[in-house]
Amino acid sequence: MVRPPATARTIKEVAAVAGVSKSTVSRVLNDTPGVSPTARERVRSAIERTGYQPNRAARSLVTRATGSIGLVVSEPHARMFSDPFFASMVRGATEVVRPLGIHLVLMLAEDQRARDQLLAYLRHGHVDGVLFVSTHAADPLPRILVAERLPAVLSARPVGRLSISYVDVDSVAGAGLAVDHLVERGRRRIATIAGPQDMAAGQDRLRGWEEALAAHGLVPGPIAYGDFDRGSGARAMEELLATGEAFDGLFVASDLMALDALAVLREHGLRVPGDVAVVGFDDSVAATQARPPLTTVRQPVEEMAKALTLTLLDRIGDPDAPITSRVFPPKLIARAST
Amino acid sequence: MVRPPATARTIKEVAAVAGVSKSTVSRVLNDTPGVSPTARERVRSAIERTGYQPNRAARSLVTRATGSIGLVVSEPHARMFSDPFFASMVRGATEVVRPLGIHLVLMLAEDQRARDQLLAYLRHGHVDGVLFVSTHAADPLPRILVAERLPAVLSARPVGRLSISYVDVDSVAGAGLAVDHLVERGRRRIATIAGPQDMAAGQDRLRGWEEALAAHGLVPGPIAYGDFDRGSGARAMEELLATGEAFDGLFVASDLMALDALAVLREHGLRVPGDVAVVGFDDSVAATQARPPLTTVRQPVEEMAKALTLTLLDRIGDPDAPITSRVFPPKLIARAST
DNA sequence: GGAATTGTTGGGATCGTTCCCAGTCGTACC
DNA sequence: GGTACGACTGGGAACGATCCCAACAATTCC
Repeated sequence: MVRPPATARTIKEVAAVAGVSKSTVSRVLNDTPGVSPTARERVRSAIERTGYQPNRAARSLVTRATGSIGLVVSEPHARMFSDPFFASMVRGATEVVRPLGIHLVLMLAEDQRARDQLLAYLRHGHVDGVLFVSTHAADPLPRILVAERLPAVLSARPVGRLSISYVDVDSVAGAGLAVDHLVERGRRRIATIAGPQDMAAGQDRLRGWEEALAAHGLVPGPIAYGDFDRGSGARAMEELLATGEAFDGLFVASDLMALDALAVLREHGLRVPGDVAVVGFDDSVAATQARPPLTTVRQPVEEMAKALTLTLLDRIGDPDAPITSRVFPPKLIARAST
Repeated sequence: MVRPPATARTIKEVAAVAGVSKSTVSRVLNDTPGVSPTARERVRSAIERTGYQPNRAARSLVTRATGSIGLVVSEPHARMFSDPFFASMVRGATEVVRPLGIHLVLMLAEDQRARDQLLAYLRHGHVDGVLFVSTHAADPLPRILVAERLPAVLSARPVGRLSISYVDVDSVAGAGLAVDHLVERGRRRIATIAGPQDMAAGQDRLRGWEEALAAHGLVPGPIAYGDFDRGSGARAMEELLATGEAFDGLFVASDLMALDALAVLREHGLRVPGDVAVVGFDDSVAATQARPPLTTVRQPVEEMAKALTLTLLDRIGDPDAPITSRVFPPKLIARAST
């Protein structure tokens, strides 16, 4: 029996401690069948005692895999960071990846230059796959990654035909929750500020609103459109008020636009929720900080992130794994604006 | 002359194309002296033409460096993400690291379990160094990293005696800017909501307020204390009003507390900036979304992040590099609250 | 003119894994 | 009792870089 060194740095040292060959240790490490239970146990114990951890670089060199996955944030000005969506995304992904010893490498693609560099980088196999996080459904990067045959998954439904796995929240159902809630609160004339209609989320949230109203036997209130972002909600709100149509409930397709709407309503001397009850979408930080705090629709982002990461790992393990999409149910968070 | 392959995957292929040995190619890659200008040029051209990129794993294996640095976010609940501070930090670090081909690996240490796993991970040399981002000056992790002799740098002045390089913003000067601005706006009775006095930033911002008032020959207004976080500002604001002392200017040591203060002022029927002009600190997203938008003190975070990253790279290159600290000047961002 | 020096170059060992291949041992079968 | 087969094991060749060392050529010096 060899005296165990304080820490074993190589597979050879572990082998010596366990009294087997390095091949056997390697087999145990990789869960390869064909190792006797005795040997397996001896190796396990040796690894345990020496605190051995395999050398990533050496392993990488022969397996041609890096043990890293890229977290690509493709968003101008990294607006994304100020969204709890991103924080939860990272937390969910980390949770999955940490016990496997896989690295989560942060990659920004804020402008064209960065995007080109990033692409060259990805092409050179620096990561085994890519978690793509973006709110812009029209982003060209996912399509390129698919064409490059780099395993990639998306954090939202892609626009157009694209064979890539993704997770998303059920926006139609989310808008439905918002309408149901407003109706429960006694509102009957319900308006909406919709998102851009060239994005899946924009379309779905409008459709969900329409369908839910129909289900309740209610006539749709006035509609105005924004672009999901701060600023566009104010214009849309002014438009709604300018129609002259009365309404006592309002579903806004994003929290940021809802914040604008709240401000405009106040400027016009309308009380929230007294005169108009308002529901947003996203459950962003801004929602809690709004005055009054905003009732909104939350996505189970952390759970979605875990699912997304597992999907990517599957795909890395088997590049011909079938394309999957998982759509998660949203949840209504009631606050003081309704 | 060998026909150049579309892409060279190994140093040997590049060598063949350039008509030299792999040793010479390696020398060119690593900027080692002792290569004739002719050979150097031939190699450069071969690399260019073949689009060769060295294999990280192979290089890592022999140099014993990973080419990755960890971005450790040690913050419960990743509150950090919702701060533009973090976004700018990442952008600055990325900017430095990308052209060098170094990976930025994201690591969360939200709870004790994660912290333990992270530590084990770092100990095993998975990264060459650590960029430590946290708002909690009392975080125990930096001290541990220093003890482990892992190159690390901090994004804020550490509390207590700790031989670690850091960058920080000049909080004393920042508070001074806030006071100067209030005085310019004609305010003479200036109160403050200070941060926790067991944190460097809390102490400095209070001191800056005091010193600036003295410089203007003004008597300090009332003081109340919060913990920088949301919620604590409301209590502090109530305290200030309860003193009965009149004031027409208010410096709050963080934007989040300032938001609370604005709400409480409004509840008491006080107009901002009419009755009280308010200045925050941090220039967080919340500042722009406040009503009225908050005048605040901004840190040059991106520049700080670049400096911090360069410091870390220095330290990785030479573990005995001297400990440095750089303190950056803040900037006042005037909005509607003053 | 020979030795020493300098500048440049190439060959080969090495890093720590994985994985292929050959070998050993025990058991079952004819 | 010999052969075949299965389960298990160990040795050694990769993987693609770095870097040490020896070889070589051209120059300088005595």
